[in-house]
Amino acid sequence: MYSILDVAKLAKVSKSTVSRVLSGDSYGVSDKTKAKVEKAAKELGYVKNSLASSLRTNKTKTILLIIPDITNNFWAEVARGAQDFLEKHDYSLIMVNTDWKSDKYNKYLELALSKGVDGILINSSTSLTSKLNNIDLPIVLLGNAYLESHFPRVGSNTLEGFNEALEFLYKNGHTKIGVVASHTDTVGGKSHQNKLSIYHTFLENHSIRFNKNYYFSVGYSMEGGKELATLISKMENPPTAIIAGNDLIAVGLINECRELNIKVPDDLSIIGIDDIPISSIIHPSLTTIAKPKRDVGEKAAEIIIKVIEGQPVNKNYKLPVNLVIRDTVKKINGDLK
Amino acid sequence: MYSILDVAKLAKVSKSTVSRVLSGDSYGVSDKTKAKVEKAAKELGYVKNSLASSLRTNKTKTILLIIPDITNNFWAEVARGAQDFLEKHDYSLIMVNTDWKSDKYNKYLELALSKGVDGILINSSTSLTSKLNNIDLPIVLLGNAYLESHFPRVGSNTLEGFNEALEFLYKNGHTKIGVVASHTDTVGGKSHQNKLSIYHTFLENHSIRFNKNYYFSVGYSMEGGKELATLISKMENPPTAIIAGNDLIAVGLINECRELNIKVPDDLSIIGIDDIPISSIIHPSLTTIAKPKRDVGEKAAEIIIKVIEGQPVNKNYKLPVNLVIRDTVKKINGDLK
DNA sequence: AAAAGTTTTGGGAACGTTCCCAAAAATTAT
DNA sequence: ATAATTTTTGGGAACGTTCCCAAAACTTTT
Repeated sequence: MYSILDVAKLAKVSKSTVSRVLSGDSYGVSDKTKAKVEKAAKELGYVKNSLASSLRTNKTKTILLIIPDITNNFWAEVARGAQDFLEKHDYSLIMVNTDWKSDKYNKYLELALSKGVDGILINSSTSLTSKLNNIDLPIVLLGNAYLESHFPRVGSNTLEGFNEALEFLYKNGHTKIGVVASHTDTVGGKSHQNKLSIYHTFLENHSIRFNKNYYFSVGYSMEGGKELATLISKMENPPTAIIAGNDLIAVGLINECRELNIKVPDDLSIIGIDDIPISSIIHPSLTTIAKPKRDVGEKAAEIIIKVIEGQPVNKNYKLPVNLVIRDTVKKINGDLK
Repeated sequence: MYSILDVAKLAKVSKSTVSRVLSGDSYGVSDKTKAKVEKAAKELGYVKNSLASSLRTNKTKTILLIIPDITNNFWAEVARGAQDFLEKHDYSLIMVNTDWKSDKYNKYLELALSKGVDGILINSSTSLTSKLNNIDLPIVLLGNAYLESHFPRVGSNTLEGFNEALEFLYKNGHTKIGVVASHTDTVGGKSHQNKLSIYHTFLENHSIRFNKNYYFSVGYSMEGGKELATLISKMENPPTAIIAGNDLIAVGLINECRELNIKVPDDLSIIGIDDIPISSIIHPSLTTIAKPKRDVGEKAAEIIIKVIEGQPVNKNYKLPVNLVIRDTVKKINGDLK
């Protein structure tokens, strides 16, 4: 591996000049010597030692991505989006997984300090904010969260999508619409309430009477979907449509409906939230509120670079979701009350 | 951020002593001073500057992971396995995606040099070996490959699984067994042949006559599976079981069978290869040869650390696959003709 | 109690950059 | 032609470690 001094010797200039040319703007270097240096560098196949550079400049052009689990497609998409953007701006990405275990955060935060990363992209978790405050580094939070913090955050506008889904069902004749908002929804604080308040506003707008049985609380998993199917199968006045808490619930619901002989979408229309890969493949394929996962990653990367460069950024970015219409919603002749 | 000198001053020792204590073995440091140093470091909240350390030692404790796409669950699992292992040994992982584009490799290989990573984990691609030879860094290849190279490789023993699947079908009464080995299979060289030779050996062992119509060649995608279903539906003497080239084909096949009114597994038993997340969720859930994706990542990480440390390693690691029995294979009374 | 040996400690150099400042060279003004 | 100005170049210091070597502080031996 050649150093800047080798290049300097070959080009017959000083290391300072080589540095000026090779580290970017080459301000104050004549075109002639610039060409000489570039030729010499190329001839030797010089590649810069980022470590030395970083040590001097205090910039590593590296971002630490802290996510729960890269194996979860949601986070993989976010990571991919972030990496694509960062790469374009010559940043690298170090990835770690927490499995939601809070003790891991300390470790990774120290890693960030030790490696001297220029910024941290991290999923927003309730237990975290206090720790983050002690870190003197640019930080951008990933995903929606319901707690306040002074860090910029990039998430998606799920509530808008939720409303869109309600309206879509209404347009298709549904008035008996069930919604899922589980206990886990309340953990963060406000999401649950907001979802319900949107639901109530929707009902009022369309003069539909609230039926408390149409509000379901199940776990955010396929198991929860299965439970949901059982619940619905036992109702004497079941909803004709349901907006699941996420796609996992929806998929579990679809599968269990087959067992319970509930026809989807003939007996029950279903809308999910997320748009995970399975949703387009399962039969019938799932109509769902697609979260802009990759965009979230990209935007977060964009924001953190801005923060690093000292540019002003907003505190909250809510990226638009997108209702993907597939096969789990049926147009019916709604018996309008 | 405090440096080693701040710690030294507080502990009233020299920086050398601090370095000795804080960089590991603290050989030749008395217990008393060691305690002093550790106390001082803790008091200041000292965290080591890895950049400076790496510059001096020429070790970064960082591995570069080059994969096609983290969004593909297979690679996400591999990445996760690698990261988990590396983390335990205090290595970090930088991740990049190539999308199979060969021009990206040059870029990433230079990145590796510039950042001074200690090793590279990279998916084995045909076009790549020549480039890799120019790199003076520990390299471990990920996944099966059909070309020779002097780098250690970690893959899975798919052929053994293929054979196991054949025997499993036979045990369940199947003798009319279709297999998929597409054109893409031949690209690398030998896999295709081996798959077929195993198939032939199997047939001979059980005195089953070879039917060339039971050998299918379709694309390795859901589209390919759809095509396969159409092909089979038109046969006058169709197979009773089929081993798809991978799970994607199998899933496409399952879905299209529904359309074509072929009952799975009653009319057609199906076995996939890979065990992707969808396979356990689709209905009927797919019996498949599960690849040890995470193990591959872990093993590769283990191997590269060994290489870095100068320990001897084998050239080829083939991790065992595992036949996951789910719902797409039916026991029949085979007409043992 | 001095010599020899061993353990523990400290100071300087080095890793490869970038940055600062001054010197040299080239250009323009007088 | 010389002075003043601007452009271009070079040398040294610094970033925070680790490593080498020598000095200092202890132990043991005679």
